[in-house]
Amino acid sequence: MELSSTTSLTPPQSHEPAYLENLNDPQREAIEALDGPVLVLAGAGTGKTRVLTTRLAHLLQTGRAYPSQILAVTFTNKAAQEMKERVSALLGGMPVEGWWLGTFHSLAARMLRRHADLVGLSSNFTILDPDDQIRLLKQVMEVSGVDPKKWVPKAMIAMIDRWKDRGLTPEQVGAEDAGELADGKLHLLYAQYQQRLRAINACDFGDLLLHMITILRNPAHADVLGEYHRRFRYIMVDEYQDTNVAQYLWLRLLAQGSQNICCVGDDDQSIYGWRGAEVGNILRFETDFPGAKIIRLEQNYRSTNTILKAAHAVISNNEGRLGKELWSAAGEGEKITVRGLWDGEAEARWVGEEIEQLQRKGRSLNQVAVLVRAGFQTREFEERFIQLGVPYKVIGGPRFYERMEIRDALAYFRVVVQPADDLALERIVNTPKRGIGDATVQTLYAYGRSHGINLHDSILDLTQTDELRPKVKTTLMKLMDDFMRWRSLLDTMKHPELAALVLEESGYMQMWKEDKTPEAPGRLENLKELISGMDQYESLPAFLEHVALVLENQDASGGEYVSVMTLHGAKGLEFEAVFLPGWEEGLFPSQRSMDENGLKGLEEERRLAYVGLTRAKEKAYVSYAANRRMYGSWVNAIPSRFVDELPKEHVELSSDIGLAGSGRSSHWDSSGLAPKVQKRQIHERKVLSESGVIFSRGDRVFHDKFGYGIITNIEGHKLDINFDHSGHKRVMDSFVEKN
DNA sequence: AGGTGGTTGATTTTT
DNA sequence: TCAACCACCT
Repeated sequence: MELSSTTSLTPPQSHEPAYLENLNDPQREAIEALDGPVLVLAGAGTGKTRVLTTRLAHLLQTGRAYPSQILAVTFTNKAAQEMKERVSALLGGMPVEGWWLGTFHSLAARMLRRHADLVGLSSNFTILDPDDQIRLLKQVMEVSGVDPKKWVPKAMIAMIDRWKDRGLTPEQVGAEDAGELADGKLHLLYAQYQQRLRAINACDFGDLLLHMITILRNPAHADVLGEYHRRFRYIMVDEYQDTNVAQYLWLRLLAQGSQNICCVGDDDQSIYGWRGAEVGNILRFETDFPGAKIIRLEQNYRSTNTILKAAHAVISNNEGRLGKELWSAAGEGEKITVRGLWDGEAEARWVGEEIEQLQRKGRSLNQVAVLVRAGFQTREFEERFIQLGVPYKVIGGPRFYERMEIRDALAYFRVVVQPADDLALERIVNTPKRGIGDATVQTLYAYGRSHGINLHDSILDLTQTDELRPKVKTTLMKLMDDFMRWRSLLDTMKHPELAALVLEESGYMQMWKEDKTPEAPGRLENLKELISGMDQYESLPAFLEHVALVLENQDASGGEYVSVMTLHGAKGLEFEAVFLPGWEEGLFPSQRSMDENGLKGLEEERRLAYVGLTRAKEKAYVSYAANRRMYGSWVNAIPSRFVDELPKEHVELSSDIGLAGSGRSSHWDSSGLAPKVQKRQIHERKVLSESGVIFSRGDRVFHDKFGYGIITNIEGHKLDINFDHSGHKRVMDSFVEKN
C-alpha cells in the first residue's frame, strides 16, 4: 500500500517533539495524561518542575488549549516565574502575556478585580500587608472595647487568617469558634474587621480567595462561574500538598467545568500546616475527584541512595501517607555523618571546620547549606563564620518592601491611587512631621465613625469647619490639595516621574536628606531603587499590585557563599553538602509544635526532617548539642528522636569524648549537668593573673602604654580591652592592673 | 518629638 | 539573653 492512499492529513510518522525525549515512564505518563483528574505524586528531586512545564507545553503544542484556556497555579512567584520561562523556552520563546499562570493570590486578585462589585468593593481595592492587617484589627478592637494588651492583635489576626484559610466568612463563624478569644468576641471582631476592610476598599491576602469563593459559589452569580468554566479547559496546580481549604474550594469550583485538573505534590513535604495548609487535600484527592489517575514519580535525580534511604526510614514513621519510595541511579554515596557535641558553640565550630575541609577539597561554597529549624539558630553560625572568614549569607531576612521607607513611599502612592485607604493615609499624614498629632487623628477618626465615612473624607469635611486648630487645618488642606493635584496627574504623567514628584513635593525625600542617622543614605538609595524599578510596570496601580503580591528579596549574589537558612526556606532547593544542626528533642522536633498539635505536629516536624535530608545531593551532616543556651539560660537536651530514626547502616557516628554512642537516653542525661559547671566557669571569662589578680569581663583596668579601658573578652591570659583613647587592643594580663 | 526604662515574650511565614 | 514595644517623661 502506498502511504498516501490512506486517509489522513497527519504527517507520516513524524517523530515526536523534542521536549518528550529523555523522560522516564511515569514522567511521560504524567505529561500525556491530559484528560480528567490527575494527581502526580512527585517525590523530592524527581523532576516535578520538568513534568509541569512539559505538560503545559504539550497542551499548547498539541492544540488542546490556547494559553488563555489554561489555569496554572503555583504558591510562590519564584515558581511561577520559573514556569513561565521554561514553558516559553520549550515553545521557542513564545510570549507569556495573558496566560493565567501565577500564584493562587495573584490569580485570585486578577479575578476579583473583575468582579469586585459583587462583594462590595471597587476594582481598585488595596491589598493590605500583614502589618496593616494588624493595625486595622487593633483599631477595631479599640472601638469594640476589647483590650489589645490582653489579646494580642497579632494572635487574633492569626486566628482570623486561619478562618479565612478554611474558607469561612464571618457568617460561618460563631461564638463557639471564638471560644475564649478576645473575651469570646473574636467572631464579632472578625465581622467588624471585614466591614472596615470594605469601608476602606481593601482586601487582605486571605480575602482574595475568600471573596472569589463567595462569588463563585453564589447561585445568583452562576454566570461568573459559568464564564470561568468555559474559559479554563485545563487546570494545573503545583505544590498541592500545601493548599489550604480556601484554595482547594476555589480549585474545585473552577474544575467542575472541565474536570481536567492535574495536581502535583508530595504529601511527605507538607510543612505549612501551621499556616492553614491541609495535607488532607492531597490525601483525599481520589475521593474529591472520582476516577482520578494517580501517578508516582519515584526516580530521584538529585541524591545518593544513602540519603534517600535514610530520609525514607525517617518519614516511614509517619502514618497516613500515600506512600512512595525514592530511588536513584547515583549509587550509594557517602554515609551521613552524625555528630554529638558539647554545646551550640562547639557545634558551630565543628560545622565551620567541616566546611573549611570541603572548601579545601575544592567544593564550591554555593553548594553548601546550613539548614536550621528556627531563625535564632543562625546567629551562632554567623559568629563562627565571621571569625573564620567563611563567606555566608543568611537567606530570608527582612524583605525590601518591609522596610520603613519603602512602606512610607508606598503609602503615599496608595493614597494617590485610592483615597479611601485610611491605613495608608494615617501612616503618612504626619510623616514627615507636619504637626498632626495623635489627638488630631483620633478626632478625625471619631468624626468619620459617627458619619460613616473614611479618613480622607473626614479631613475634607472638617477642614471646612473650625473644629480643628487653624494651623492643623491649613496643613491638612495643603496635604489634601497636594493629593488632589497628584491624583490629577495620574493619567498624564509617567508614573515613575509622578512617584518621584510625590516623594519630593511631600517633603518625604527632604526628611531623609536631613536625617543624620547612619541608615539615612541607605534609605534614600532604596527609595531611588524603588522608583527606578517602577518603569517595568504599566501604571502606578499595576505597580502597587505587584508590590503587594510579588516583590521579592532581590538576592544580590556575587561571589561564593554558604547558605544559612531555615528548613522551611530550603524547600525546593538543593545543595551538594547539607548541614542539619540542632537535632535535639524540644528544638527539633519543636516542643511547641508537639504541645500545640500533638501527633499531627510531630509528623509535620518529621516531614521537615525529610525535606532537610532530601536537599542534599551528596553528603548530609546531622548534629546535636548536649547543652544549648536558650533565652539566656542553659538547657540540656537529648538527641532528637529523628537521629534514632536514621538507619545505622547509613550513618557514621562520631562524637566528642564522653559523648559518643548511639543511644540517646543512657549516658547522655547523667553527663549533662556536672561538666556544665566547668564550662560555665570558662564562660564567666575570668582569669587569674600571675600576680594573683582576678580579671573579669567588664572590669576597668589600667595599662602603662594604652591608659584606661574596659575588658571586653578574655582568652586565657590574653585580654581584649576597649581603651578609652587607644581603641581595641589585645594585651597580656600581666601588663595591666585592675583599677 | 524624642528619649528611656521597664515589661514581655521568644518557631516555622510561599502570599 | 535580648530586642522590641510602649507608657511615660522631658
